[in-house]
Amino acid sequence: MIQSIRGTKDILPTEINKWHYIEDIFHRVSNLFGYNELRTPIFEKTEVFSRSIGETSDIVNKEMYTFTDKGGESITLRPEMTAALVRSVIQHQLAEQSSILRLWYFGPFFRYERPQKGRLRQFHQYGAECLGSPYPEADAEVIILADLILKTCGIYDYDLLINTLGTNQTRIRYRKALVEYFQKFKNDLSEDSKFRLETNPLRILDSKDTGDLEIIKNSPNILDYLDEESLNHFSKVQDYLKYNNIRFTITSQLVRGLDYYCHTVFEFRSKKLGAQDSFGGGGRYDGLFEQLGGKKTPAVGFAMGVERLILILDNLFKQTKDSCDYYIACSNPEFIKVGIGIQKKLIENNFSTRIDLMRRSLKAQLREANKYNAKYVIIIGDLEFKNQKFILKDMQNGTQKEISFDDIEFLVK
RNA sequence: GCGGGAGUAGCUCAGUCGGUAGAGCACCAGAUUGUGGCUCUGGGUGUCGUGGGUUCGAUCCCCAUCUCUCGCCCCA
Repeated sequence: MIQSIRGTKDILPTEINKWHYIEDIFHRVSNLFGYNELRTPIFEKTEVFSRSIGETSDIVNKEMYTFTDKGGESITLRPEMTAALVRSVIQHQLAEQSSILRLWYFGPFFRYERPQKGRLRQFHQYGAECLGSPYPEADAEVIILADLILKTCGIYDYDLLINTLGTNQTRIRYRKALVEYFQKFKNDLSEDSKFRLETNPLRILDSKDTGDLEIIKNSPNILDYLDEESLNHFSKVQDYLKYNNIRFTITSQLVRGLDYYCHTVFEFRSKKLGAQDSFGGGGRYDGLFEQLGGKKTPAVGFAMGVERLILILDNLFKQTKDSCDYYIACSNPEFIKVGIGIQKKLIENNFSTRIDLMRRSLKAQLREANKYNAKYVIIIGDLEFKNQKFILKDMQNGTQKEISFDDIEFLVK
């Protein structure tokens, strides 16, 4: 048997209603906030991601689906959206048309990882990006949007963690202090963290290694290194969130894996997910446009993992029952022609219908009508057919009456 | 990429100390000489994940592999 690729999933008819449900919310709520949808190709030149996400990140190092196409170009299936979105905005000069550009997106992404619950090789993200504003209002707006999306979906049981990475100067000073501190414990750090010490010391804070955690406990706190600008920005964001009754926890170890973040970073977590407890996150990335060859454009945004979202709200979905307005049953295959005609007429008038395609007994057809929760069954039987009539049976109360073929119009009124 | 668990019917699972399998639900047919739901009766629909090995014989034991799953890692 040929199987789907490891870490990829078919979305079957039985679960598609969940996707429709939440895609509709993405669409609606984003639009209410004035965000417009942007769709980009699922592959890009590799440099779009290697130049933005960070050479030291695992995503770029070992998780990208990268290949050389027949023209000799290095191509990568997008592992995230922000870089691709920024590329598109620069290319089409979208940011030139107005001071603020609000965009949202939804689509598949690809990372070569070891699959697990809530972690796939092809997965879907929804996200929104607010481009053009350096002010904390924009940070707050995207968080409020993300929060409202979740609540509209019916998700209330989650934690919002926020932190700030501050300005460039802040990060440089903090980084220096971190390196000094961790150097003292270098021999006790995990292998991964020793490596991070050389490449990206901030990310040591993300470690879950119990030994590392002990050391991290007493490490310098970024909140003590914030300059005035960083401090103001962060406290304003908090103000706005509090004013909107959005609960959050300041987590100074929250760093996030991508290199382009500055100032506000945040993450949504749920206890229902196990090891992959984060189902959304984002932050400010004022430097990314320049990194990708564009004009300096302050920006902030977030992304959510849709499969993880569905895992969280899975128990909110009841099994949706099949239903239809009319089921058309024929006692004899000869009458199917007439049945199909009636069906077409009904469908043209927006009635949902089903008709037997297995030439089964009348009893079996009625059984099926019941399975589909048909409101009415149109029965074309031998007796009636002779008189150019059919039976209209009400499945709720079991009553039925004869209707002449000429009076089909009666049904659609 | 590393470590642990699992894979038997459409679904959830039982089972064979090695002799090619069963339950419930679902599905199909009949009881009902044209008409559903409830009830009753009958029907197993399966390459026991895949490939190899041991054996007279493997779904069971051994090896490999694939997929899922839990954790590491990473992140959404």
